Amino acid sequence: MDPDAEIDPDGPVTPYRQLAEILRARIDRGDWKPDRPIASETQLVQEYGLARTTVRRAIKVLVDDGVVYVVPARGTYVAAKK
Amino acid sequence: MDPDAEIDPDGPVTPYRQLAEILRARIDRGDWKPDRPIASETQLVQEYGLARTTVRRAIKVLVDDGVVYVVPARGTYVAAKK
DNA sequence: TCTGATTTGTCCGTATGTATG
DNA sequence: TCATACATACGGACAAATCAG
Repeated sequence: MDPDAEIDPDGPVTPYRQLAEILRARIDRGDWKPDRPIASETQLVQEYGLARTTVRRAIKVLVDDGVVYVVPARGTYVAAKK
Repeated sequence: MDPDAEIDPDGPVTPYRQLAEILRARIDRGDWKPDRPIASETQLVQEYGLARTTVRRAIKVLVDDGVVYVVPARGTYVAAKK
């Protein structure tokens, strides 16, 4: 997946799934390092033009995959490779 | 088939078949592009004055023909030509 | 202790297609 | 054919948690 791809709101793939793959690609590329925070939900909202609920859904996909972990009121962190 | 035809409820051809052909003609004409959504079921209900079930039947005809595909909670999309 | 800013958490309304009687 | 729930997706608004000063 292209880490620089943009969201297609009207495409058949739901926006939160598109974003999840973009974020995954950006982590793979090294935009954010292990145990360092990725962009905040608000920043992602502005950057991708999505609602926060949608951003949160995308993050949940990565949490479920063990790619990132969330610390309440702190941020979302890249999981350390194992 | 005329993409601007109207539904004849009393004709020999059942309404859902009429609608299926109208929609097919509209897609051929380019009203909706590949991997873009066509009108929602609700919109089609209002536009053609048909029951929801009838609209869904028409769509099923096109799905079976591979003309469109349905994404739950997203919409009905024009299939990309192959 | 208090205040403001930042971040994530929760809830509700709207729209879409799905399933059933 | 119609009516009524149901599941999923998106967006907005408000609440709770954390930290800096």
